[in-house]
Amino acid sequence: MKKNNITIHDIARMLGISSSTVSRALSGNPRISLKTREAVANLAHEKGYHPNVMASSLRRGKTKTVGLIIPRINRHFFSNVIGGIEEVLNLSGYNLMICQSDESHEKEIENLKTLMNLRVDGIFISMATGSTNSEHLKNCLSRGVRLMMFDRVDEELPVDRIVLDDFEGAYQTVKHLVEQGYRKIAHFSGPEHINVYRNRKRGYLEALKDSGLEVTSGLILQDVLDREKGYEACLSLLAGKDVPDAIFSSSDFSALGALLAAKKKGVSTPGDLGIAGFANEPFTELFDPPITSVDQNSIEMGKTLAQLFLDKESEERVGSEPYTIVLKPRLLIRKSSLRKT
Amino acid sequence: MKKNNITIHDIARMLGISSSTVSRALSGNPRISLKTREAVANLAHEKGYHPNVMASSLRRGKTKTVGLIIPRINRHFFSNVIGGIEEVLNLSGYNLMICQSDESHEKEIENLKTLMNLRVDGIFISMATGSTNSEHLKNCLSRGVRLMMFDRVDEELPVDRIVLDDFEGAYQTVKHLVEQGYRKIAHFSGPEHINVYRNRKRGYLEALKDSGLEVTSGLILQDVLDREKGYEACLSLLAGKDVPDAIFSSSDFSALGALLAAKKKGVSTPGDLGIAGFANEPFTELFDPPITSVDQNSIEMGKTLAQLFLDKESEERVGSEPYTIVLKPRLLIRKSSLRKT
DNA sequence: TTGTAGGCGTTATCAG
DNA sequence: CTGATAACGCCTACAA
Repeated sequence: MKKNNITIHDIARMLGISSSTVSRALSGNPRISLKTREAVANLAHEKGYHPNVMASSLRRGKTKTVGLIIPRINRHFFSNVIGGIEEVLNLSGYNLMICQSDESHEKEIENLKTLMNLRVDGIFISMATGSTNSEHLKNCLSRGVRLMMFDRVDEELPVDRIVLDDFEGAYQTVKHLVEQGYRKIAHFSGPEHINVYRNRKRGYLEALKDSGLEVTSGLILQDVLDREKGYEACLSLLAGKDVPDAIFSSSDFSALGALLAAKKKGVSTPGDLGIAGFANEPFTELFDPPITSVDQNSIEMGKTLAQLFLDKESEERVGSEPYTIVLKPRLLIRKSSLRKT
Repeated sequence: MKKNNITIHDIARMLGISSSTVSRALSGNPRISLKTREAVANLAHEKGYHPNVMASSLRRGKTKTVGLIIPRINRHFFSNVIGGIEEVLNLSGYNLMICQSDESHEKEIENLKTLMNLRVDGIFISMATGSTNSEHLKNCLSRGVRLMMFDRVDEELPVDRIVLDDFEGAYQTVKHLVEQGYRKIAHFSGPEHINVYRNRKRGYLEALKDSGLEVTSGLILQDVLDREKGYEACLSLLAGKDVPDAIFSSSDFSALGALLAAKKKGVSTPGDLGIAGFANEPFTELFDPPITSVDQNSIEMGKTLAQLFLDKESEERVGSEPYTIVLKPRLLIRKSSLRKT
């Protein structure tokens, strides 16, 4: 940005009025005569006036910007959340500053610092897998930052939370597998310290229990979240002594890996091995067979997050109780888990 | 963000020195005694001092922020570009403000306005399909904004540009199809006003010509960029009078649609219908058969963009000639186009 | 090596 | 209805 940026003082000078009048006119203050307001608006438009957001933020102590920290933007879930947030936020003139933690604790701390320096009005975060503690978040809170968490949250922190009912999503999925006649259902899980994986596993266990099925520890595999791991895990399951007849994965990526591994081994899906994933990544419905998955209501999550932020922001309800909003998942049954017809 | 933000004045008062000394100490100015510098650094750390970026930007006329306007963040290509940009930019302490135009001209204008108000130091943009003219960009330029374009660029504007050699990518792909024995090659294209689609089509035409093949206008379909359109287009081609034996698509999504349509119709790929796409979306290598595609060197593009920006920024080479950097594509030959063995 | 003073562009307060 | 003035937090001549 070069120099010649026009300011309210320039406009004031040209119009022979004071800069405070210009400022008021620009903000639509009704105490300024219509004539003046129009004159200012016209000249501002003509000269291409762009208000200096920094000056205004500095003066008002509000940036009208919200920071977002997520592991990765190229996950279907997160890019949808972003869409939802922006849809609501932009209507109120807020901007969104997106930061990727890349699943790293250090980057997450870095992002947090950046956003604090920027003096954003609020920070939305979904934690990195690398973050096994929340010291950095507590730090923020003690500074009075308006922090809100979603999806991967710390369930202890006194902050607003928007989460999916992961337990329910998992429970329904496993129940569905059981209904389809699967009896030895394996589970791919993620790090124990992350609520979503913990809850999905709980749902899995509960569904097995309610179905009168035994839990086989060898069928529960930790940290199987990407395609490669899913592929390997499936191969080893198929070669092991406890061969499952279905897999419920906490991740669509590892579910896909499993599907590919099964195909490779000539194990048919859904006939010999039922498969279900989680997150409703776009590719799940395109494969042959299409993969059963759980939709996370991502756009809605983004909207809810932003709306709650705006509500609290306008109400000045500073010390109000933190909310926890739980959204419902939606099981999408596709061919990969349909054995009966 | 509540209030109690500590400032350099607070630190100055506590230490019994002046705020300018604190400012200098914080910026590592060697003219401040080591003792003072350490004292300041310690207290700042202890009290959790966070510099107010807006105040400093306002004062210096630099925000250390770059704006990015892209059609969609959830495209493999764009999220990789973002990764590349951030990798380079963050090292130099710059932030990236990401805006999605959603392929809409109006949103693009809106984004531009936002970024100008924010006084970002530079704007990187890849144009929306909805933008059929560049008036808004000229506007920016006349204001002295450092604008840089990539991928979908306006080839007339006097700005730095990083592009892929789309012509070459298309040419190689079609040549490859010809080598595989395909003779009636159809093409899915995008809007004519977008350079990348224009150039890909040129590459397609040139390759046909150089191979002594005729151009059949009925085999060139416009605006076939998403899965649905690709599906429909393929069906109509297969049902038409000029049935192609291969399709070169400007988009992986429509290539996928074509593959699914062919499968549906019992037309085998690559046997009866060779298929190649463009962009190397992750799903292309996962399908059965894996889809031949062209890698766009996206991370490199992001890095190059950011590096060029930084270079020019540091050299203060304000009026220097605009660069156009052309990156090489990489043809990834997969089963969908391999007929010979 | 450190302090003083002024200003970046806005807005809020207080006067008129 | 409008103007003067101060302040937001920081940086940087210029002085000492």
